[in-house]
Amino acid sequence: MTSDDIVTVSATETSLRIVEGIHDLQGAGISELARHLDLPKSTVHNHVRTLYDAEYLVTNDGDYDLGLRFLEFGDYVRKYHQFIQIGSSEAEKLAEQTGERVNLTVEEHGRGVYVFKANGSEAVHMDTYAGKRVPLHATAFGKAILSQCPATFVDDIIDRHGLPSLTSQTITDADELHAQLEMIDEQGYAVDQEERLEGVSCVAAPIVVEGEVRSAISVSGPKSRIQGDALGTELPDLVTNAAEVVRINITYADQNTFDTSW
Amino acid sequence: MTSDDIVTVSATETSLRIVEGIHDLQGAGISELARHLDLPKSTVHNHVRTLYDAEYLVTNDGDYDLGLRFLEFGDYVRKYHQFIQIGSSEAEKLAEQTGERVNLTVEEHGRGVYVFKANGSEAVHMDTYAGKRVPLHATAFGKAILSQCPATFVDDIIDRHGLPSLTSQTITDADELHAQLEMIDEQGYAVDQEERLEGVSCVAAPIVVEGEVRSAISVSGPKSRIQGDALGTELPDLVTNAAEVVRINITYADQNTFDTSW
DNA sequence: GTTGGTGTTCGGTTCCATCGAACATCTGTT
DNA sequence: AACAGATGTTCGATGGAACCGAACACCAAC
Repeated sequence: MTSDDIVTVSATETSLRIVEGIHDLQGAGISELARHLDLPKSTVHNHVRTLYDAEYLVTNDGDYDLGLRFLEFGDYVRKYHQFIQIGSSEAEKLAEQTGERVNLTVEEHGRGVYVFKANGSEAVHMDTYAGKRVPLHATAFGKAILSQCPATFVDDIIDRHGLPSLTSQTITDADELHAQLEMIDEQGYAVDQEERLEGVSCVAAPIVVEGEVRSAISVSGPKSRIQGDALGTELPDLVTNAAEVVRINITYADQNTFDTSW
Repeated sequence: MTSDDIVTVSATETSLRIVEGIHDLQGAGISELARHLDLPKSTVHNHVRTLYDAEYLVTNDGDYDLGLRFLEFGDYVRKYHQFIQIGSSEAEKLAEQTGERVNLTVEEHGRGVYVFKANGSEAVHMDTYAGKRVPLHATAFGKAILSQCPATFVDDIIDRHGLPSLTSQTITDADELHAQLEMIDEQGYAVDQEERLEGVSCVAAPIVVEGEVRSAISVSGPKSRIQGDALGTELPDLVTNAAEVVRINITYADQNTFDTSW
């Protein structure tokens, strides 16, 4: 923590903390931010001024908030992941078929990130939004992704992030995780029964394409609906089929690199 | 330029330049970035390392690129502008009716920013994308927005950004601009005939709602189709009607503040 | 082996980010 | 009106760290 950040620019780190603070507080003033981040007002003021002058922030009657530059970069990143473009329509079909919430997800920095959601008619309200990061080992989609990774890769992630327990069902043992991953790899899909959130279960299938970011598609719903017969054949089939369709579409998509123009 | 940035954090400015550089180059390595930005390699390296450690960047076989954090913030900003949510369906209707390209746009930092696009069946390829910033005085939507602003506000913008000429048709005289804005305010819509791009003309109407960001909706197409009879009644009517619908929907939308959960 | 390209590490110097305190501004309260 | 308690802003001194060049390590290609 302290030994290896010798080469980092601490002023930048503070600026990033401020941006995140504004995001967390959904807009804030200087003093409010300073309190929230435990920084001197004047320091916050300097950073905010800098970010504002660079047009990364806007003011809304006194409060600062994130500006459209982030919209620009966000859309850029979305285009970067052609997986999102291609997978979204399939995700919506799957949401319609199952009636549940469907998510597209990817791995980044050893964590699971939600990037797209589609809600079926019965979909429950969830705490997931585009950009939300969660531990890979505690979700069906995370395990689905990990099942397609070399064991060393998995171990690296465990070293970096550990296996934090989120519910009583979370896998916290490395060996058990590896064993499950092997099973998941064989059967082609992963299940999460209240391993990240009490009362919520998921089924997910990996979408692995050469040269693409590791990703997955998952169905989430109340534990009462994701169990028994549904888990026997129905849901796994639907999810793995959807993943397969996306995988093929990505593989045979136009190979031209994404472009930013419309 | 040099006199008043005493209070800015220059390290942050370089970090932002690097982020923009990566965006411009659509991913880049350290040396490439250093050349592009005319900075020492080691400086770039430190900043990139910082941004990478903070998980704002990812690596793609050697090249650095923007990460999903920007997707998260981008979606946050999109939600912040409920105008986009509400206006998009109307924009798509308008695109269908006209067959042309329709844009939703807002003012930020004295410039016009595209935030949403919808393409009709005949829509021409354009250089506009979400986040693209252009001078307000050289576009129909910009003039539509300015027509609803106090004259002092317009003058402030002229002071800050000038009236740069983009084509031979661009308005470069402040008095002429003010005169046009008055006319636009009266008739309720603005026209741009090749003032920003050769061969492209636009019609736009402002969407002004108390307490909301200044915004507009516009139709763009080849000059050959945006002229004559179309400009007489058809297009202006369609555009102003669409703007009116959006305005009403925003005004009477649920007044609850936007929330980040789904 | 050599060349030219990467990314990385390493210190010295100097600049500037930091921080507390003082100042300014505004709101609402009594 | 004067005040109290917020806010945002400015200021200046100090020490830390951002910057930069140079040296290093690495890799690929000819």
